[in-house]
Amino acid sequence: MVSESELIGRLREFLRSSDLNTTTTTTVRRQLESDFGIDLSDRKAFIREQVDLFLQTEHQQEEEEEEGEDAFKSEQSQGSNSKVEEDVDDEEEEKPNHSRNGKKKNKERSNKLGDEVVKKRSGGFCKLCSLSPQLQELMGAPEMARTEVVKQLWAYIREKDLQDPENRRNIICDEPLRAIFCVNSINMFQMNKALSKHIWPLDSDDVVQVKAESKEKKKKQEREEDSDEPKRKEKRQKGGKSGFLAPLKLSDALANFLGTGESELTRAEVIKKMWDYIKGNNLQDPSDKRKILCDEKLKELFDVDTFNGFTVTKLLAPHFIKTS
DNA sequence: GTCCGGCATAGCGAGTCAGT
DNA sequence: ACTGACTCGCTATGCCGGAC
Repeated sequence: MVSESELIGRLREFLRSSDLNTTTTTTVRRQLESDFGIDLSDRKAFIREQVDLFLQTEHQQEEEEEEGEDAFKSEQSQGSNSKVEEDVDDEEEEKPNHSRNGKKKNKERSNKLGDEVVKKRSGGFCKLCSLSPQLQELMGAPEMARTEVVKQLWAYIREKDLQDPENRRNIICDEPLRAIFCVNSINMFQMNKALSKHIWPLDSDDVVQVKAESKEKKKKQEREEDSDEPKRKEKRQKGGKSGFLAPLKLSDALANFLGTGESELTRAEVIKKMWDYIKGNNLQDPSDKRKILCDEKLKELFDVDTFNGFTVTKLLAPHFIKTS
């Protein structure tokens, strides 16, 4: 049995030697599992907590170091605008604020686990992608992140003044844009959709091959689905469901809470109704949308004042009675 | 009445969460 | 493997409510 202190020690060692731009809690857990040869899937919360703690202490250390440096710099640059102030300004005015809220919103959101902050910068939208020849011509680069493409595209639109004066959400396409979107004008909201045809994954040297492979894979999947379909149909007809699709008897308290008169619902349906209720009553903490602030009805049902949105299934568990 | 800030809107893909 | 909701970045605009 591995002790917690051993786990913490190895975890910290691993984090210090890792690229935090790509490391996630799952990466950490897998590494520890491999190091100690044990299954840590039941220790996810613990690992997450320790990663948090590690990042917190690292951050504090950095701040202390910076404070030391700042004091040194301000001593050196007396009488003029110090570098320290410039740095702060730079951070606050990262760019002209065309969008009034987006940046702030994202800044607030990013104050979460360090692993989440960093991992998303390298994956998802920020993943480097290959561009179509038409898009390459406009962007002047063969590869770019989707977000960067959007940014540059808007810079181009503003530079050429291509927004429809009557409805500035519409973009009037010039020749290069027409070559990409194949229309004379396009709604800004449709632009991303149209763009996706010109942004390809970079996983392989040969994008065409990737596309062909994924097509083949999809076909295979469809074939498999087709062959399974009769079995699934039969299963559905028999009413055989499992997991989230299993119809569950609701506790009286939950049935009363939902107030629909139904005594049996699937887990997914209950969760959906629960979120509808939370949103309908504005019960999400504005500063952390995952945190739910219970009103009287919710307090009565769950017997807590607040809970994390992710734990809703856990809180609901005692209110489900399995039917045979 | 005007100004300002906050939020929603659309779309994309990958990943996370807890529990079954 | 699956559930539903959510986050991440990026953009401009419309609407709403609060402050002055």
